[in-house]
Amino acid sequence: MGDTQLLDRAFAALADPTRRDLVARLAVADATVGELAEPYDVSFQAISKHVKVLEEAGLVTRSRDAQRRPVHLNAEALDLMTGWIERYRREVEARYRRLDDLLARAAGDDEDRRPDKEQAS
Amino acid sequence: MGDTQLLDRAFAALADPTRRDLVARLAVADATVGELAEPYDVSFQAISKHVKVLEEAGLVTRSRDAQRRPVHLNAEALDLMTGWIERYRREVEARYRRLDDLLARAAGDDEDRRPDKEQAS
DNA sequence: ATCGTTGTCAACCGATTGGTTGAAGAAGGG
DNA sequence: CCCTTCTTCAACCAATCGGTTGACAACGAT
Repeated sequence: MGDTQLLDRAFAALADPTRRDLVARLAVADATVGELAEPYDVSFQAISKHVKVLEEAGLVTRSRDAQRRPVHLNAEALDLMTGWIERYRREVEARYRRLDDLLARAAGDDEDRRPDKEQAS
Repeated sequence: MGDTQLLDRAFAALADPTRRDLVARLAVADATVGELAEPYDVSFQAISKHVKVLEEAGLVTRSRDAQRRPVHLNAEALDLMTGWIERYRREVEARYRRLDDLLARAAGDDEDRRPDKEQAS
C-alpha cells in the first residue's frame, strides 16, 4: 500500500480517542480483543471494529495463538507518522529561525549605526 | 480546549491528503486561502473548509492583513502530535528491547549447558 | 457610492463512520 | 461429535465528512 494511503488511515485511526487509548494500552502489552474490550462500556464488536481499523492502518498486527488473536502494536507505523510530521515541523521551525536571524540582523544594522550596546539579551 | 479534543481534531485533520498537502506547503511559506486553493481542481470553498478544519485543530492560525487573511502553520500543534505518538513508540520499543534481552539471556543459558557452538547464524 | 477581490456561510448530496444487534466461523476441550 | 470460547461478518441507523452551488460579508480601489 502507498504511504499516502497508509498515512490517511493511520491519522484517521488515531483521530478516535478510543483507538488512541487502545494504542496506549497496547504499548504496555499485547492483548486479545476480548481483553481490550473489557474496560469500555460499548459492545465487544465495536472494539473488534476499532482493532480492525488500527490493523488496516498498519498500526497493529495480529498473530494466531489457538482461538486467541493477540493484538500487537507496530512501532514502524508510528515512525511513519512522526516522520511525516517532523519533516514539516523542522521546515517551519527553520523558517522561524531565518526570520529571527533577519530581525536580529536588522537590529544589528541598528547597532552598526549606534555601535555601542551588543546582545540586548 | 482539552488536549484530547485537540488531538482528535489534529489527527482527523491530517487524515485527509489534501489537508496534509496544505500543511506541507504552509511549512514552506504562509499563504492566503486563494493561493492555497489555486493548484487543486476543487472549488475554492472546499479549500476554505479544509483550512477551517486545520484552524480548529490548532494546526494553523490566521492574521488579518487588509483583505488578505494569511494562513500560518503552527509548529506547537505538530509538537503535540509527535509528543503523543513518541511516548507510545518509545514504550513499545523499550518492551521489544526487554524481550530481546530476555531471549539473549535464554540463549546464554543454552550456552551454559552446551558451551560449544555460538551464534548459529 | 459602487465595484472587484477575498473569503465565509448555508443548504444540500452521497459516502463514510461509529455504534447497535444477530448470526456465523474457527479452534480447542469434553 | 457437540459445546464453549473468542472473534468476525452482515445489516442497519444516526451522525459526520468532503464536496457542490449560491448568497453574502468585509475590505480596498476607483
